[in-house]
Amino acid sequence: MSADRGQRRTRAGKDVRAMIRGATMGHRLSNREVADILLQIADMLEIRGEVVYKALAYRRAAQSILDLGRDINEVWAEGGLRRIPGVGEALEKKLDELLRTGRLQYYEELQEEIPPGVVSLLAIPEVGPKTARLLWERLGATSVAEVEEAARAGRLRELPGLGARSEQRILEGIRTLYQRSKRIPLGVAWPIAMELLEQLRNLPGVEEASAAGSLRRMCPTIGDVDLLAAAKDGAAVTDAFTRFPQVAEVVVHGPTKATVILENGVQADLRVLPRERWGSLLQYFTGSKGHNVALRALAQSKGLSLSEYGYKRGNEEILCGEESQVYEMLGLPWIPPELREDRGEIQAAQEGRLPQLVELRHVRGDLHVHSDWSDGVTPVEELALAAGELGYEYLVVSDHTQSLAVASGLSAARFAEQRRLIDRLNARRQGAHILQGCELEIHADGSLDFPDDVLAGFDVVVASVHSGLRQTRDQVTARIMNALHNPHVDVIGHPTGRLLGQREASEVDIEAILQEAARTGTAIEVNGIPERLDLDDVHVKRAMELGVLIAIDSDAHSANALRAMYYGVAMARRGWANPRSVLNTRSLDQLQKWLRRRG
DNA sequence: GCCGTTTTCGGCCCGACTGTTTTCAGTCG
Repeated sequence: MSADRGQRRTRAGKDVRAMIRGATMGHRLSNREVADILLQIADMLEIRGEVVYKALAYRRAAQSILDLGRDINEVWAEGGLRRIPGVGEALEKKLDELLRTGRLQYYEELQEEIPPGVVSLLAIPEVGPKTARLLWERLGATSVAEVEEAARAGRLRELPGLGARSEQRILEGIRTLYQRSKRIPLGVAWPIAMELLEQLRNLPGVEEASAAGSLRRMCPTIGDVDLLAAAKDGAAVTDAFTRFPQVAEVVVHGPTKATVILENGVQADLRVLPRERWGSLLQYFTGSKGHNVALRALAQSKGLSLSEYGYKRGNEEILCGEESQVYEMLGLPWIPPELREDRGEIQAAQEGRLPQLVELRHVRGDLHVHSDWSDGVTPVEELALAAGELGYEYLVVSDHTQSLAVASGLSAARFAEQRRLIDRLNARRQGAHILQGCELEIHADGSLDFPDDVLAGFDVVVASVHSGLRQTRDQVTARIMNALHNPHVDVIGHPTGRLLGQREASEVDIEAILQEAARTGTAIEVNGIPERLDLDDVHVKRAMELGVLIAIDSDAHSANALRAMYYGVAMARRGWANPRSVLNTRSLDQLQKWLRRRG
């Protein structure tokens, strides 16, 4: 569902030619840039009318590159391109050319044939490759603006296969394209979905209701909210759904499916089937697309056909009331939704080596929380009580250090004062045990905000970059390396500094940082703030491969925000993290032993 | 263009909804 869109089309608004020009000037292409070129090629092949499987192959390879967790330039240098899933002989040659020279002749030739402006038409909802080609060939349109103009002039309805309704839908599509709010963070979508689910469960005849799609897989961002329900009378449920008070507009409305736009601009999809098909419905619409394709190929090899309705062997139907039965039929254990990204989980399931995933209940404490001493809003005492209510054994109050003035960073003297308060509070034994930490500024020149003798006084030090995020890759990497080499630094906070939808990740050599963290034993943070989720899932997976310890933190600035731990855990799970790889699943005792060993 | 516990060639996942159609193509998920 929603997740499929993202990988289906080239990202809108990216001038890939500009990226290529940059490449010829010595710019090193990122995984994202390489993937965008492959996606662009896939679009052009489809518009050209090539067999769809060719475009599919390019998209699959693009997704693999995004999921790599490593810099593709390094993989290329090692001669490992062919080991990337979906990269065969032909794509290896093309990728080699692209990474070596910064250019790709095949791509440039395609662009001669199909102007990039035609590809940009695919961004319009309702316009696919066939329509894009039609608009281009018959109207000469090579931009969304030209299509809009033609539609307003009533010239689209004259085209074969299109009518007045299609013209109207395309105009509406252009409008939503212009105002389309970008993908929404998981932390925003989740509460919206929970509210809708509550309403669905209260409808008469609804036996089950669940989130699905990228939301159930806990993707960092969500395109639209996918919901499922089990009920005998599907039409009654979709009818009621389209009349929910939050609904601003009904886009699609049938007896088993409805799509609506909510008043907050978020799109929500609902699918309904009878209870006896719940398992297959849930499995199918949780996706991801890649996971399902692989699963169905497996089904086919066993003479079975799988859809949201269940299995078919010839004319015989096999229903799955529970999701685990869908996997059981294929001889697989149930696979947690967070793993269903076609990143090797099916093979792992076949070989009985699915990871035991970390769960929220494993978390014994939070290592990164701000109080009202710096830029938080909650007193230390209340934070400890709130942490206690969440079932935590300990809480690290880690306020900002002196040089981050915008966040009221504390001097060494102020921290000493705070230490006395913490000692007093701990003596009262109310709520979680409080440890004193700090979120230590890594300066733009790589130096740290406190000397070693001050750092030695903290129980836990989380070192983070907040300034100079736009420095070169080498500079940012060197700063974090320097922090890693300080024995007092226990955790590296939000390593890339990304803010979803607002700020790209810093240019930083994560591979080098992870390898060094594995060596020094420093933990790398998985920050749970919905806009951060940093490290991301792909790099958590790489961290697991390298044996790096992670710390899942809320980075809360209020008692309520401690709950962001939930999203951090989700990201860790998407990265295949097991409880033993997570520092804060340890008991207070074990944590303190670990801290003492580090000195 | 990829890929192999039915294959090195011939497959490649399956269905809902909509609109323009007289039986289906296109889009989306």
